[in-house]
Amino acid sequence: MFVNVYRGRLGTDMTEDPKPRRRQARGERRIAQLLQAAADVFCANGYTATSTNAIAREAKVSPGTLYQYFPNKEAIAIELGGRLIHEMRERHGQVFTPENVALPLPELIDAILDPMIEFNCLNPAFLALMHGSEVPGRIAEEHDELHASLLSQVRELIGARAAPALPAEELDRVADMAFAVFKGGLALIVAAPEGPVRDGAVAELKKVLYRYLEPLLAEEGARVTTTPPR
Amino acid sequence: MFVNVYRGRLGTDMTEDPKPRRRQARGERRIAQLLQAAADVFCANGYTATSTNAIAREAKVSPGTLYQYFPNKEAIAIELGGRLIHEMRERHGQVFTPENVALPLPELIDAILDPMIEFNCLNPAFLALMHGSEVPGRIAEEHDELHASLLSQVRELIGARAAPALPAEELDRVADMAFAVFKGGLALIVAAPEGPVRDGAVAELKKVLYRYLEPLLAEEGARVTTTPPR
Amino acid sequence: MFVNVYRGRLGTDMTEDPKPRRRQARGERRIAQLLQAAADVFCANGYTATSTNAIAREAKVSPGTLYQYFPNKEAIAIELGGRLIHEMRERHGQVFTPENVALPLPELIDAILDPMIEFNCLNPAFLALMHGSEVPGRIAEEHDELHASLLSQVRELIGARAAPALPAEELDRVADMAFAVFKGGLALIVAAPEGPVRDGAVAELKKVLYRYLEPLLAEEGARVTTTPPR
Amino acid sequence: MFVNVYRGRLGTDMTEDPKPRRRQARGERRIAQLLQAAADVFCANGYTATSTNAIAREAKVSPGTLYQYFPNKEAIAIELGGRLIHEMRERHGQVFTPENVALPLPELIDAILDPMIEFNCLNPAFLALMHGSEVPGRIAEEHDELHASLLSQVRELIGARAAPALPAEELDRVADMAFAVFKGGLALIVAAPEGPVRDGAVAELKKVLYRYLEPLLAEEGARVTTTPPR
DNA sequence: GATGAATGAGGATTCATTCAT
DNA sequence: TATGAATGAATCCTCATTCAT
Repeated sequence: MFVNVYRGRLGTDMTEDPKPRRRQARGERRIAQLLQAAADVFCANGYTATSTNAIAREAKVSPGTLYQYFPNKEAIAIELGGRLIHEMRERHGQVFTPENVALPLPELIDAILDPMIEFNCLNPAFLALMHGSEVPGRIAEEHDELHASLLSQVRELIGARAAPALPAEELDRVADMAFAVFKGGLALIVAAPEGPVRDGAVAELKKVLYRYLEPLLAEEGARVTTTPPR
Repeated sequence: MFVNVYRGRLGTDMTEDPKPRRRQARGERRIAQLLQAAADVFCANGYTATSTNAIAREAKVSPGTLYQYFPNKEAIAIELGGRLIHEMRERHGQVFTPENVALPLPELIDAILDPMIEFNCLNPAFLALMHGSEVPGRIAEEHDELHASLLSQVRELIGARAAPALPAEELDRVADMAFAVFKGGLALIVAAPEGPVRDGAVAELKKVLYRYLEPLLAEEGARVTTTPPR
Repeated sequence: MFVNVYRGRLGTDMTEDPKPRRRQARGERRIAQLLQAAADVFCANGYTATSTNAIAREAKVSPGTLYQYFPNKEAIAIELGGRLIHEMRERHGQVFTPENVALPLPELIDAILDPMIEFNCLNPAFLALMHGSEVPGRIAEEHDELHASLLSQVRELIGARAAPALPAEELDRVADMAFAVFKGGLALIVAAPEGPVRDGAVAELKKVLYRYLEPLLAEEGARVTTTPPR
Repeated sequence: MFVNVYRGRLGTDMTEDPKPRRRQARGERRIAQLLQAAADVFCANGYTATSTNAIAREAKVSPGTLYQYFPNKEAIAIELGGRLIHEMRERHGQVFTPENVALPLPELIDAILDPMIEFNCLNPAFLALMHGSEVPGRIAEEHDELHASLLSQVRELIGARAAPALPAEELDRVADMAFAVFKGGLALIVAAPEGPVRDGAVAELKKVLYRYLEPLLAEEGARVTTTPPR
């Protein structure tokens, strides 16, 4: 049996006869174990340089077992990437929400960045997989979708708060750049050692974004009288 | 014969007997041709996924010929990376210069970013090679040196102009983040199609950096009464 | 898994869980099969001219299988040579024994030559591997050790029985030459077709050695009143 | 122009126009130079492990030049082996001569062994090439011819002097073994450092052969009242 | 399902040989 | 002729994938 569709958190689905459920539970555990191993090895060596045997070894199963759950190497990356993207989406992907729109800029930045950063620090494989050319087509596609979705939300958010006169073209430019800059800073943050160094970097990235976006969203800022971060 | 020392632009040296000169010129051409092919294929597929045969094919030579000039795949990456880093350093690496220190912030940003951006747009392989874990040790080292050198220059530059009271620790944080943010923006710029889109992205990145750094370098800015970009 | 220690005749060890035992037994069979194939091909073509693919083909396995058991070609030769040398040593290497010292010369010669000859006729790869410059360093070393060990035993043996007045230098010369001459005759014997021709050659070689050594060991010969061979 | 026929010592052939002669002389020098280089490298690495490029390098010419004189690697070995065999034959191969037949055994042994040994010490490539399986077919053939020729002469020699009652079969055995033993001793001698050690080994080998053959040739020995060596 | 040995196509690298200069 | 760069088939070796147990 092979999986390439995300089916919610392990075993959270309802009913079904007890035997199959056991089976499925065991299967899900195997899959989780394999994906965890894959995540670790991808992080360490990159996708291309990672051999399926290395993943199996890391997961402490035989290569044959690995292929019982995944038809090939790409499928592992796709499933892993898919799950991460899904989780990202489910848990931290709703950037453009009514609450967020109303927030003063510093709080808005916190609301968006903090879960994103936390997620990436917890799942370094996400960045590892989302790193361009080494990775097979389908992941890249899913990643592009996530990217596009986040981007369009950022656009909406900014659009909802910026001066209404702001031309769409510029809005796009700003959103693109804000996101690109965020990714640059995120890389630094993830690479930093947990602790004050990382926290300092986070604060710094927020400053960058605040200062960049503040002039655009000036009126809003005026309305709610924010204090800039630190 | 295998090269790993950069020897200036091809054939700029005079002297030497006529035959060897021809030979050497041909050799240099071959090497350039192979490195160009390697750059293209590395960009397309990443280092690990690139086979030497693919490089040879791209360069329209036989595998044997490739190995007449490079002892192995890593050596190709090292030479390519070395040349790019060297050129980067020679031509655009001097960020902390007397002239730059004196420049108003917007001009300073132009002076630093423009050549860097131009270089990376012209040599996308540079970014491809400088991308983390897929790449052999020595390049990574050279890259780290370049990185460290640029970073320390950025630090010096900022240090030379920021309020003298600025604690060293914060200075480091700022320099690190400015550089990280620059890299994030650079990726967007390089990915953008040449033309107004890219130019817009460049302008946007400069805005980000200006707004981020301006408060830090306020006095200098006051002294020379700059006008912020756009 | 790769082996380079001789572990006694296959599977003579007891204990261990049933599954692994099967596995190990299969592994040992594979190794034996591969070494046999290697021996055959080395004999036919020499070490250098033998390709690992040729060995795999001879063993009727795929190249990948070969590399599951040996990390490279040299390792095959080393393991093969090591096993042969070991067996040689274990079974026929004890030339200088109390019994031998006491034997009349013709019986002494029989006692030493017969097992040596039998071993080499059964294992022609031994001579093939022990042939000079074509062979990797470590085998040559092990061979040299075996050679030195045999030689010193021959020296001791002769020394123990020759006139005590015999200068050490001459003893060395005699032992060296007796061994060299033996190797020359051995090559003829191994090349001869099994049967009376080979047997005749064996008898002839014994005559050579008897006549060469008899004058040296005269007293002993006198004491025990031997009859010279044939 | 390419050679694979032996054409006498360099340039010893008669007349022809001056230019071609020059040419030919130069060609012969090249060939000699290449063969010398080949001999050296074959000695050091064995035939199979020797690359044509290595020979060219050793001869300080380009690979192209080598192929101007020899069509392939085997041809080099064949020509080298052929020349050595030829020289061996011409200068030391006449073992069965009227003078030799009449010689007392020790002098006979000297007369045969000394030039043979000298030749092999001077031309170690001879033994290197004559070493079994690593070498292409045609050399082996020529070598076999030389071998057969020497062997038959040894047979004739022994036959001419042994008791007339000696059965042909035994004569063959004796000749074969005497030759085999000689080759064994020769290997020791060639490997020995020039000087007293080697001389000692030579004397020892002669002793072996004398003692082996003396009983067979007893009458002759009686007739001419030799003194055995040393 | 699990295991790990087996497979074989593919990638890195060498070297006998050819060819443009 | 001499040169040495170029060629490409053949080697060594790896690894994604399959299969017998």
